[in-house]
Amino acid sequence: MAISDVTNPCEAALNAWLQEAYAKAFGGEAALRALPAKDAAFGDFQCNDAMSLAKALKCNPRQAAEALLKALPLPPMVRKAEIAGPGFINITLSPEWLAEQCAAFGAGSDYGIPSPGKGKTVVIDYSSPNVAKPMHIGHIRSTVIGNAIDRLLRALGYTVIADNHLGDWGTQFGILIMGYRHFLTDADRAALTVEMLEKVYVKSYNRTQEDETWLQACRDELVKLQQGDAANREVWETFIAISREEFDKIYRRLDVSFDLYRGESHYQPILEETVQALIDRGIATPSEGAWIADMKDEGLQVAIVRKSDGGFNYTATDIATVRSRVREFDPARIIYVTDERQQLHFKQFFAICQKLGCTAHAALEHVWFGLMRLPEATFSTRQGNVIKLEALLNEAEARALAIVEEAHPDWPDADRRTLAAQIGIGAVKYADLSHDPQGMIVFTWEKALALEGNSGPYLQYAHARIRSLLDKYRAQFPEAPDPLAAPILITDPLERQLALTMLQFPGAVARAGEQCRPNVLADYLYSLCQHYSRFYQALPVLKAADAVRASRAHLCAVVAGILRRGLGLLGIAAPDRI
RNA sequence: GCGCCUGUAGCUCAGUCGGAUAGAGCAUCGGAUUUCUAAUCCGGCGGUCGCAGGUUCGAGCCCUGCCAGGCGCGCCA
Repeated sequence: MAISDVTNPCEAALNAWLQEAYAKAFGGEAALRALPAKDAAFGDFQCNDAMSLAKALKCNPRQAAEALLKALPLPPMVRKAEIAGPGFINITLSPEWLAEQCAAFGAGSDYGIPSPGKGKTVVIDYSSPNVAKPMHIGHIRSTVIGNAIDRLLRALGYTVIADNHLGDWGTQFGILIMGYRHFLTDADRAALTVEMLEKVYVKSYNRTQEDETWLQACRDELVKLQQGDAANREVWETFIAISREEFDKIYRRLDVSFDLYRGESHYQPILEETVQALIDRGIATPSEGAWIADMKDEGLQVAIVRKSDGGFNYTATDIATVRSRVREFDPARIIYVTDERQQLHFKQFFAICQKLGCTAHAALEHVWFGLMRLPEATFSTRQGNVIKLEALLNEAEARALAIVEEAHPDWPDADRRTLAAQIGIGAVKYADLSHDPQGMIVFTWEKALALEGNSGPYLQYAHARIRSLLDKYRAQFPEAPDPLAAPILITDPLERQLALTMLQFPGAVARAGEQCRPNVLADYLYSLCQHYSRFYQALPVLKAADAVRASRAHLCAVVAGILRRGLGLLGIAAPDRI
């Protein structure tokens, strides 16, 4: 049974009732389940199980449904239960009971988010940019999706270790060191930037293609670095420091933080013994001068674990990383968030880890996402159509700022900039998080920076409107109790829909986290806002009669709380004023 | 050639375990503000769920084949 079943108090109660009815009517147990009604016209919840049940019981589906309903008297929480169509059971709740559930929900802890991860550690490996290269639009998905999963799993009770597995080791550093030494002035080196490093790398790389001596010199510098040559080591550390500074600027703007920044270099000391372990177990065998793992039995192609020149590749590094993480953290799960192109690699090295038995009880999971592309082409350095991440964020903030300045000419500039950043970044993140990760994203500025419709700012706006409304409520009715303490009255269908939607929050969080699909939560929050906006448009709060006013303020307060919490789980700010 | 993924409205996308009349946003057309923030709300238009079979009481969802596109397939990560 899925977690979402037990997170919605209404569903939990209805399931229990249906299952008791089943036991009474037919004996034994069955996993009967009430689901939110597909159409409000049917009621609040529906149960579709009579149809499949009928087959096992060898009877007519409608009769099965009738037998279920007749087995027990209608519980007080249910106002109406009727059979429709081939055997759907449509359930309408008693408004009083629903109101009680909502009141308890708002007053309860953390909006009912369950803790399936309690006592479990999960290592999540995301973002992982390469040193000496600026982050570009291709990095946004791993960073934003990975961070949302990070936040979701923490909310679900996991002890999360977010590790940024930087690309800080490999053949490119020989090329880079040569470029750094020969193409930069002292002044350049004093004011070094990642952008300069990238240019120097390209220049040096191009020269390796036509100059054999240069190529050999690059190799020599790499060997020296790997052997711990002090001078090269120092330069390499400079590259990392400069890069980290650049990355951290972006991460600050994105409100992303990591527990660890262990690059590939961190695992260098244990590569030798890792590959030796593979050889000792007979998992790795020599072939054409290299060491390979043959995985025909797993239906996979061979993977190289040590190159014929003696060097180690990323398969070896990744295996060593798993061993290291298992020893140090003993995680229940290790999650990698990377693009789809690496699926084969992960299958291979997961299989090797299994064979090696180095995973202990850790489940290795590859959460892959589709590449981002332009409507007319894929992004590629060669075509020169790559958008730098910094430029994207700047553009997002600039567009938001234009609107904020127009809306609030009287605000201090600093406040407007802060708000514009929250909105612009929120728009960019939401554009990504509202899609199923496992699909390609077609990038358009229009979509990424959308401020209307199904967008981050739509959610932020709904939240800000509620906060403003609640402030007015407190100002106008200073003697009124805390909105969360007021009894809820559910009379209008819009209130009912809103209440029913609120209760689905913990299920959405659980499903989004456990399935590593933040879009499940994004979709939920959007739907909640749609229901709220309809409610807000049609039903007055401040001008309603006392009891109704207090009740509606209560609903507003819970929605605002859910929005703030939900947006927080996606890493999106929830400003109080827009 | 083999493997993974994708194909749903003009465009971008949702679609819990297989359930009732397939939903949003954008675009477009038309409405709503003496009333709590119009970054909002309501309505119209718009569909052979790539194609063809199959399983099922019931298929966008499961199975088979085909078509189209993306990505990957031994020393880059």
